[in-house]
Amino acid sequence: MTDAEATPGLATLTRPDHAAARDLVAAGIDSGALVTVVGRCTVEYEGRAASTLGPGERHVMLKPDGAALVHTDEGQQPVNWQPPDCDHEATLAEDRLLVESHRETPAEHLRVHFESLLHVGTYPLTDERDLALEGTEADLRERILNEPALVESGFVPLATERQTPAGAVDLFGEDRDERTVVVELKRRRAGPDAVGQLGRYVDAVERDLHAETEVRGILVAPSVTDRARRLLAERGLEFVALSPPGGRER
Amino acid sequence: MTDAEATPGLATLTRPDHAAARDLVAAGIDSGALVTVVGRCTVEYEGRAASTLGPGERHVMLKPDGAALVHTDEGQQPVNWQPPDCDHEATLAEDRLLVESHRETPAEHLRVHFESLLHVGTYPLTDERDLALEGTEADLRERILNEPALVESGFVPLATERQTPAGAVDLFGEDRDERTVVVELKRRRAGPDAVGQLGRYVDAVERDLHAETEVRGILVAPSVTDRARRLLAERGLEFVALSPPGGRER
DNA sequence: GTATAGATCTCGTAA
DNA sequence: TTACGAGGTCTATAC
Repeated sequence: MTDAEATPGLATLTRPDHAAARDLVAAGIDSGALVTVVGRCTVEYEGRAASTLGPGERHVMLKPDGAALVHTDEGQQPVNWQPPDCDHEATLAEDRLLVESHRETPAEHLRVHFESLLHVGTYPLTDERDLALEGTEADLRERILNEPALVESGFVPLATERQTPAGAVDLFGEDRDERTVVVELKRRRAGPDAVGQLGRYVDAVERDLHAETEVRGILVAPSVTDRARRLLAERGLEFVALSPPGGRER
Repeated sequence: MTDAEATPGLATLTRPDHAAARDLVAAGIDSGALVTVVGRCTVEYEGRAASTLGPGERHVMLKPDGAALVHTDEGQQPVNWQPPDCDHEATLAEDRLLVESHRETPAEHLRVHFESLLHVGTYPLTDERDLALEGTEADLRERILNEPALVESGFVPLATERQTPAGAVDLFGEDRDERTVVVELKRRRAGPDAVGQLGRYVDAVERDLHAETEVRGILVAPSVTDRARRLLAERGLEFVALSPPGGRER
């Protein structure tokens, strides 16, 4: 262990033997540290799907909340993983480090067999986790509530997340002629799925109110794809171009 | 550097000073290594959206393909990140390590300001990345192509990924009475979106063939939600329960 | 490059 | 627990 006194729980081993690695990984898991293992390994997964991964050098991260990540040198996404709330375990199998992570409901199991080890580390991390994010769909909704005319002159918002038999409507209101308006919000360019959502909500509200007057449906997004625009036209739905504040997306 | 001769490019520093950390991170980026920095930091992001993250201890990974990940002690997903093909940079700002990652199209910038450092590592990784995965939607499709009666007796598949004005149909064929059948596949329990997809494809095929006879639409999935089942009924669409091979999902 | 949909999606929230 | 939809989704594939 390096500098253990300066930061209790912080420990690293470079090119350790498998037994020493097993001991450190197990200690790190027990102590609630974030544990990393870098080395040549194979990976097996079985659960919602099943996979095998042949030998290669990878970076394995075990989080104290039970998440596990296997990263190769490429890609933003891990090549294999386990979600939070799994149980991690480090053992020796045929004198080699074996890292496993398991959960029930659904039953899922991840096994990482190490052939050789470049590095093992245990890092006791504390974090307040107070990410402040802007440019979301919620920000777009606030923008409209502050200035409803951005949708159209005379638009009056009456409710957000209004429940219908088809789900919650992002924004529900009336136009200047008191016609019911259902608004679906997207923080980025909208495709066919967004039109499908809006259509379901409009149908559900029409049925719910068994309205005499037509219910209008408006998709609010920075832009729409051609196919989405065609689908909107087919269903008599409308589009208003509007971006959330904060981002650079247009 | 530890054991540099045994594995060229492998280097680690525990509780380094910021200048030494900057040099090692920069060298790791230049050499095409996977670089990790663990320490107390703040994070700023601006691009498709914008975010700030106050001080906390995190694990930062810089991949040689240009991806960057900032992980806290919780969650499967990184709290901040950059996708592959970004340019990484390590500098000193007011004598503290500053790690940045940037790309154009869309313009996105990530800044990690370190207050203190627990560990820095550079790991030269090679990987063939030959993940063999089963239990996917493609496997479900193969299962049906091998035994079309799993959909229904007399079903004849004619094409996969058949193009329509509404997009590609997962599976296209005929029933025993030579009626056109459009099949939408889902590897797991299907919800309202899946019904919307199937409906769009059925509409598009009906229009495309301006068929005299009705076009049937069948959703094939392990199960459906109640709301999806209702939507299927409303649109005269059908459901067949079938799971992909390989997984444990039911 | 854009568009479309899959994913062991993950994640939060509401019923 | 399940369902539903957002996400800086990411990723692969077709256009």
